[in-house]
Amino acid sequence: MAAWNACNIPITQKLRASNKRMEMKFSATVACRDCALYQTAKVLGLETPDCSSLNRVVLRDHPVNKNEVLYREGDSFRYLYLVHSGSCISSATILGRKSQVMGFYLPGEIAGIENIGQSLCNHTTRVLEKGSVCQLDFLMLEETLKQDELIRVQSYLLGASAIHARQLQWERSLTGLQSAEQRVAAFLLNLAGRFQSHGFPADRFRLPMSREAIADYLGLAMETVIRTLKNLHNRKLISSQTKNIEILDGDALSDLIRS
Amino acid sequence: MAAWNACNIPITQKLRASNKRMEMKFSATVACRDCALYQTAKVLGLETPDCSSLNRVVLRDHPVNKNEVLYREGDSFRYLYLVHSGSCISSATILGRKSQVMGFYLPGEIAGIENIGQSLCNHTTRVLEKGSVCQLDFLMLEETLKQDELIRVQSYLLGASAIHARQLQWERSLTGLQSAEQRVAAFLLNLAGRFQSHGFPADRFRLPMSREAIADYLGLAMETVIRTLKNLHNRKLISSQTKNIEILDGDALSDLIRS
DNA sequence: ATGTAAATATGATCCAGATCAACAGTTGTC
DNA sequence: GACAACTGTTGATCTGGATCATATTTACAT
Repeated sequence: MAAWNACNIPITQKLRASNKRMEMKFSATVACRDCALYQTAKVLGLETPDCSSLNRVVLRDHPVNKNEVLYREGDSFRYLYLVHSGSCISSATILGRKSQVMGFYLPGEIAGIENIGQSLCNHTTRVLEKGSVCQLDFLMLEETLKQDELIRVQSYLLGASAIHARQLQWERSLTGLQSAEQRVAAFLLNLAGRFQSHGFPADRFRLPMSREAIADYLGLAMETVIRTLKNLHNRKLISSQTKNIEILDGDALSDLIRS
Repeated sequence: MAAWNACNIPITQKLRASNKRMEMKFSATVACRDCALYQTAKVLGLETPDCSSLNRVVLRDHPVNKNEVLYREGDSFRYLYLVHSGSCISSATILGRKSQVMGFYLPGEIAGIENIGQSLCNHTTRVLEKGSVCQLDFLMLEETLKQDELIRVQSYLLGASAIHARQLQWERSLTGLQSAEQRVAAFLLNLAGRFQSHGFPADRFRLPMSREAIADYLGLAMETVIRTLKNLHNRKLISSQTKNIEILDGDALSDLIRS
């Protein structure tokens, strides 16, 4: 199963703190063993010695560039994308308005999962930071499968879409948070948890998305996001250097949300 | 299939308009042929001549009283409830905060569907207006089914949870609506659409939930909801008499959301 | 009917956050 | 390496909606 080996490409990045330069490495590549698509493949029973089933339905480690569109609203649904490195943003035009950011896919997460059970894509998903994805041909998968495998696959997908529903429900609960500070804090903690669940440090990560995208996602103005981050930084709850975030006092952040 | 017959219990209700009394009837009972659980039963292949499979897993037309709890957060997931008449409210304690209203179930909709794919209930659902529900034993259903029926059932549930996910996604997009007016307008139009899709008039319905619940649901203060409804009423976009809503200019409401 | 509790409504005040504007810093390109 | 274009940052102003206080209406039980 060589194609599933880890391919850790650390993202090196220079940032200026006060006057002196310092180098920080925020690894943002998921080891294949930890990735959700690997779990998917395992559950689907595709982890056979010869990988023949898998070869037919998976396009592995496909490089993607910034702003590349994985799928567009209205496309017929066919592929799932395991984000191997880099990250994606998904948006939709809901309620007849301008496109709104609906969510982000971090390394280790499956883009396209929100389309399961539907014939058309209802989101547009594009690459935020260049990286690589594994593409799984969902339609061909279903055709390839033997009858007795189908039950297992569908059971699994029920679970997978439940995971997505849980995140959706979390996002839905943002509506109930009235203050900008609470929303930003919840956002950071959610990201931290997702990074952690894919094997990355929870307290130190790079924001893949722009301030504008965060603002749209949280239903705030970009300036408010910036000021809130700065405020949390000044109060030493986080350290925020443009896209680099360090969570200094996670408990305090949690308390913010609760109050 | 006698138990699936319609049982229309019109909710008669007095309301005072200006100085004179007038009687209005807002029927809020779904005809069984139109109800989602009937569709469910049909798709699940339970519509056999003798109904034996169905009898084993469905408790029909069970009366429920106001404030009765159908299921509670943390309960193990077992039943789906088709709301036959009356309505339900579901809430959850997310992000460690006080309970927040997550949604409503109108006649014809399936309470508990958000638990599909999970072992525990993550919402608490209680009856808003007394009525009756059909209770489907989800666990027993799975045990009862023959192997070859299981595929069809799971395919169906994939679709059913996708419907729920679509509503969740709609709710999630409320976060992007900045003004109270837009949120209230979106809420009313969403309700109207759901009533219509279950065979009720879209432009005239009774709000099953309190102003407080609406406010919580939309992330607004109760006073704001009241004032916004009154404002829309004054501008003749709706007619709002406590719980009785009439949509006078749906297009204008849609425009509000878009702007 | 009638009393009581709950739900709904309205008024007054105040502040968080939107908006507008100007500027700095960063990234990518030729 | 210099320019252009995007992204992020800061300041000043103003308003929508939260909050608190209080009144009125409706729902329900007796």
